[in-house]
Amino acid sequence: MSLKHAILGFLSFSPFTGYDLKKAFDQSVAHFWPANQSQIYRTLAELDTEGLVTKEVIAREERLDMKRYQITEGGRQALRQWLSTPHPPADTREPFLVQVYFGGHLTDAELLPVLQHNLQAAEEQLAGFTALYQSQAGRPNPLADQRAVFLALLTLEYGLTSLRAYRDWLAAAITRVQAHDYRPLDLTGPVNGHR
Amino acid sequence: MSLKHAILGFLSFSPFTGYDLKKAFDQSVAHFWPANQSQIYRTLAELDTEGLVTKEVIAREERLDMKRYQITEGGRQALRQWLSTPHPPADTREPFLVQVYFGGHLTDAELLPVLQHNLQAAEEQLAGFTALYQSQAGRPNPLADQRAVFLALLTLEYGLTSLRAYRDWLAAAITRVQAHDYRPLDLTGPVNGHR
DNA sequence: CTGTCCATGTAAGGCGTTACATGATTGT
DNA sequence: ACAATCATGTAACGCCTTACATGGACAG
Repeated sequence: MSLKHAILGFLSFSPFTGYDLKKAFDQSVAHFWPANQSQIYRTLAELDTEGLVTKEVIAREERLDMKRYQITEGGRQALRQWLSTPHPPADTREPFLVQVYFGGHLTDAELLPVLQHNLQAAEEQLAGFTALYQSQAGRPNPLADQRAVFLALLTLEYGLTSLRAYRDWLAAAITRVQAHDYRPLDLTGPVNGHR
Repeated sequence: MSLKHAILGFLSFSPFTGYDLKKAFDQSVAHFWPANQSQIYRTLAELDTEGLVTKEVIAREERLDMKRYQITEGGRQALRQWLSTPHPPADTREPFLVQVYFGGHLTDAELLPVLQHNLQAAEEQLAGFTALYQSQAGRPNPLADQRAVFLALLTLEYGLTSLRAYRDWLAAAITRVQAHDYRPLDLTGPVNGHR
């Protein structure tokens, strides 16, 4: 279960409240592991009963107690263990591709808006990722562990390259649909960068 | 709910039993919308109560009845309606990227095997996709609807291009980790195909 | 005669989502 | 004065997964 280990990952940097963890997720790993609030609170409680984290209860009169979680030595071990073991990929579900697959039922006038809608969404997301990447890459911090920073940034790089591939594929698809060019690609050509 | 519409999509081609639908999924849309057996049977029952499909019961003495499902006119309408409306992307969850993000906790000797494991898996999947694409593209059927065939094949093309991007990113990442080269990419360079 | 294929389902559990609820503090 | 932020949680539901169960037909 990756959510547990992602939480342990954040707690390995510093103690967090559930609320702050939610923000940390949204600002860093949400594009490959979104987590919602109620899920985080439940999972923290589980990690606590498993002894992988401890909680420090901060009483606040008239309001719910605030709880700051810390990782335990067992938690660190579980994290390292999980990090160094290969895990099967979670399978992806893309409603948009289902639409394309059965797109034969639609006319061009019905299909193209759907394709264009997705293209625009991809362009926007790509612009956001690019800006984010550049702002992150533009402030090298000599105090930080360069390698750890690099690895974290690598996941954003993945988002960028896969989004670009998606956008390019989709833009080409739109052109082909518009031109009624239904020929398959020639994979033996120069597109195939392998070997 | 895409599963319902994917099932309707298959039933729009011909009647199916639950069993045959499972095979159809595995052979075509599984890489972007996997479906398992019990899910399919349950969803067929729901579609039936909603009046989007009808079932023809084929009694087989001593065994459970066989049921062959057909799409209704209402089902066709629901399908077309769903196909022509944009849908928000289902969010992705990639345990591997969580591992990379928190990879700072691992040594090169621990991290590299994980990266290489995933690279090899990607290479294998890519080889499978490439072979599949070529076999599909290599048998043009003049009887079929060229456009519909093209659109279905387009989803496989997406799988290919995104897998290639993934593989290339991962291969480069491995090289950089091995070289201790932790510099970020320069996105203003020639890699950025946009504009 | 053992295993795989055909073909149906049920049961239980896990993970994730949405909506609701509380109540002080800070910003416009 | 009103909204957003801080900070916690609960309840209910939905979708998907895993495991189990049945039983004939057919292939090696």
